[in-house]
Amino acid sequence: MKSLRQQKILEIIENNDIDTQEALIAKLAEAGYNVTQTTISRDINQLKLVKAVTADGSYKYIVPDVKRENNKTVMNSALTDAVIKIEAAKNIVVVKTLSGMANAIAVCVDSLNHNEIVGSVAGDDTIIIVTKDDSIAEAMALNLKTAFKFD
Amino acid sequence: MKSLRQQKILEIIENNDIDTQEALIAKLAEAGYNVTQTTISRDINQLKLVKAVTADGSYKYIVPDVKRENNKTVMNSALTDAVIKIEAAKNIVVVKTLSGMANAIAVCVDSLNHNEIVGSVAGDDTIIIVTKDDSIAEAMALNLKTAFKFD
DNA sequence: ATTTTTAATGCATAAAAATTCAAAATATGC
DNA sequence: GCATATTTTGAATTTTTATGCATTAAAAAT
Repeated sequence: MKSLRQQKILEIIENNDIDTQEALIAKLAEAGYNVTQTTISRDINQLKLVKAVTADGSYKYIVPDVKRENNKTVMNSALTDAVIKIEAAKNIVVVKTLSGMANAIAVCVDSLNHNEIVGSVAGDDTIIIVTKDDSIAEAMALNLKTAFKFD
Repeated sequence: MKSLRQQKILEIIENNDIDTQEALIAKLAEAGYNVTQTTISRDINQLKLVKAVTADGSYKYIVPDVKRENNKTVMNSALTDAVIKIEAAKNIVVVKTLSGMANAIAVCVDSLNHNEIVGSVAGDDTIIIVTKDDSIAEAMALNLKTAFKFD
């Protein structure tokens, strides 16, 4: 049964570091699914799995969670779209946003740059971020521009 | 020169649909880099590129943009962490949030479920979402819970 | 400047994954 | 139920990718 097997495949690669289709065949066999590499190859194609390089240079199949990634992208847009202007002035960065969005964006800014921020205040549509000095503010403004403007 | 070549590889796979290392070799040759498949294979490993399955079932090398994905995750958390409670009551879904976050979350909810929402209002820490009927509200509450609670 | 060490590359080959072709299983219309 | 279309699968093969080993180039040490 294809769909049950593919379900199992997802489960297996979630819980194990599977680096080859051979390894997957073995795990599937343990679970009672006896299939060949051909089938696995097609399953992987249909499930749109990806063989990614891990931090230590080895390989591993992973599930790209499209639904979740999609949600993330949608929510992300809500935030990035709300940013109207980012400007540095002396050691201050001012962010202009759509009405009511300043608070949420301030939370993001804080977690993106927590180490360089002395303090910040969010009103309804404006955030004031205080940094240690002018060059830090300048850098942060640039940083935030790439984070928010270019999806 | 390794680093220049790898730079070029990134550029090439950004702008072209490269499905095999052979194809990449050809493009690199056009750009004046004459190397063998061995080298490409190692470059790909070092750059941590992945060969992903596209929507139409074909393959393609892609650059996993860790930095950007990371930003997205951080911003996403800002939103998901701000949601305190989601509850359906009749044909209404009520979302409780941290102070000042309701507006931003309402924008997300709207774009996640735009087709099923009759209307919504966001205060400081509460959102009221009106749907057509009780079962829709019930389903939406569930939907939002998975979208917001489980990162 | 010469030696020593380290890194980069290619060739040949092994390993892994995709594809072709044919058969078996399953579903669909009559 | 039977015939026909569709889907799923495997064996063999091809294609693609990774790796062991040798060589060369570059960098560091003496």
